[in-house]
Amino acid sequence: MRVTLHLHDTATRTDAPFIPVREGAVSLYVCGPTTQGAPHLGHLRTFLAFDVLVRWLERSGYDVTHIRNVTDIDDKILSKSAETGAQWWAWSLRFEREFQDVLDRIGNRRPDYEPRATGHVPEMIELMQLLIERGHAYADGDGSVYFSVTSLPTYGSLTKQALEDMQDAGEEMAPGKRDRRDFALWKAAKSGEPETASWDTPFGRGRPGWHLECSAMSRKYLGETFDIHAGGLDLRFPHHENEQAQSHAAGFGFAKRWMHAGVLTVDGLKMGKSLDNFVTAAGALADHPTPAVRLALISGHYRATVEYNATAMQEAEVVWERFTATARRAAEILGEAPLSAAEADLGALELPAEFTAALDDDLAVPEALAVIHREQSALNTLLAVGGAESVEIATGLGRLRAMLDVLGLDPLAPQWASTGAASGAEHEALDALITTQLTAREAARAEKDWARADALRDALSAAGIRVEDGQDGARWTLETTD
RNA sequence: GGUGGGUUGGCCGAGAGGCGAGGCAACGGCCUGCAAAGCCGUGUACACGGGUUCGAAUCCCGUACCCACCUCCA
Repeated sequence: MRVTLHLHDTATRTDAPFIPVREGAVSLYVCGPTTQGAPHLGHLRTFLAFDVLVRWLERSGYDVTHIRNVTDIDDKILSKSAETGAQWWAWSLRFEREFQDVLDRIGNRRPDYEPRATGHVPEMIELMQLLIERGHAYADGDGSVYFSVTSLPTYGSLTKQALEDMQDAGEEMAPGKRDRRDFALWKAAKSGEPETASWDTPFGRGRPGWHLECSAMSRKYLGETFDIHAGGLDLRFPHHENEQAQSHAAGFGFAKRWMHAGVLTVDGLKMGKSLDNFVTAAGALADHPTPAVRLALISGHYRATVEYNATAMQEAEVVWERFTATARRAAEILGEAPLSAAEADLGALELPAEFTAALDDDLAVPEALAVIHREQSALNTLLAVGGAESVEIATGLGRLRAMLDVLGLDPLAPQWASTGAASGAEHEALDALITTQLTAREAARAEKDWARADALRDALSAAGIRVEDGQDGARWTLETTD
């Protein structure tokens, strides 16, 4: 456990104290999605991991500039849209919207800006010119521009791979390439591709290569040297290696630190379309309560592999229900309508030292959760004892919520209010009906007519309403089924 | 072939030379008319074989197995 924030750097494979370029501020670039298809659990895993990072940085007092790009043009976008007869740009925007929707639903903070590749062609041309001038890139005269990997002695340093060890792709080498391992900065327009999918450049007509956009956009929005570059572990090579090569070759300081989120597996294997284990984000959210999905995907350490399966989800659902049950019971006893996160000003509440220490230690969420569970038990004990000072309860509830809020899981947040409970007028109507039943049951119990009392409880239970007898009478909750 | 990560109790999952993280499940107890919820308790785990050490899950050597990347991937 450390006193100050330490974050693992995947470039050096060490944990080091986090010292930003500009004091009090953090510049963060997260590799965003290629909008070629529906968002899946792997995307969620990665963006959730860095959402926790953003929340913790902000909670620690940093002014975070969070940029996440959208790769809105690439080979697959063109081929898939062509197959269905859609315009590539409409195809792309459709999935960009799906990503936004699903990330909003799961409680991710929105980045400060989400630049699109197609909106930054001038910046990419400028960068290519710079690389050609400096002898690190060449145009093939046919519309394509390549980066010369042998021109940069440090190429391969991010992933510690030697050029000569790199496996031969085996595919036919593009005619304009000088070295098989050179990668495209810019891809020449091909016949048959839509007019709208290419742009004029001094090197010919074409479209952005995948790697170039991130170098151009991170420079534009975060500057030539910035604090953290993040993304999924599977992007380390070739994408991040190539980005770094481009930016370093151009003379930029580029990312001071690299953070990579572990992959998501299903049945022990990385989820992917080729295997039969592909789960879309929408599918997972349809099958499980949204906060439980969020909890399941962040409960392991962000650098570890996270396994998605029925057992893991069931456990996450149980844990989430316990969080909400405790928070709601405490709020009920306090006799106030649960305050929203903003009203309660959770960000101003002090966090337990062990919790802070855990997150400061390279975002040790599993340890942070252990602290949360301890806090929850303590609060449950207070609630069970009865007659506890409401100040104590309020303090405990505040601490619990403040910690969970850092993980985006405050059980009383309006965002999660619809989970497992009706609200507003609906809730009042339901409460009136159920209260009638509970009153009848109370009468039966007073007469020790257990058969009738149990029959009433069973009837409610069959309707998905769980009845719990407490010292202050019975309370009811809806079974979480969404 | 190259580069990394991993193997912890029934399951999940932290830790990283001595002190049993935590969760889920199970079992026992308290509470309860019975339940539910909650609380308390129970489990002595670290792939295997050697070694170092007063002491090893943790360090060293070796072995086995799993996973990821080296082609598009979050």
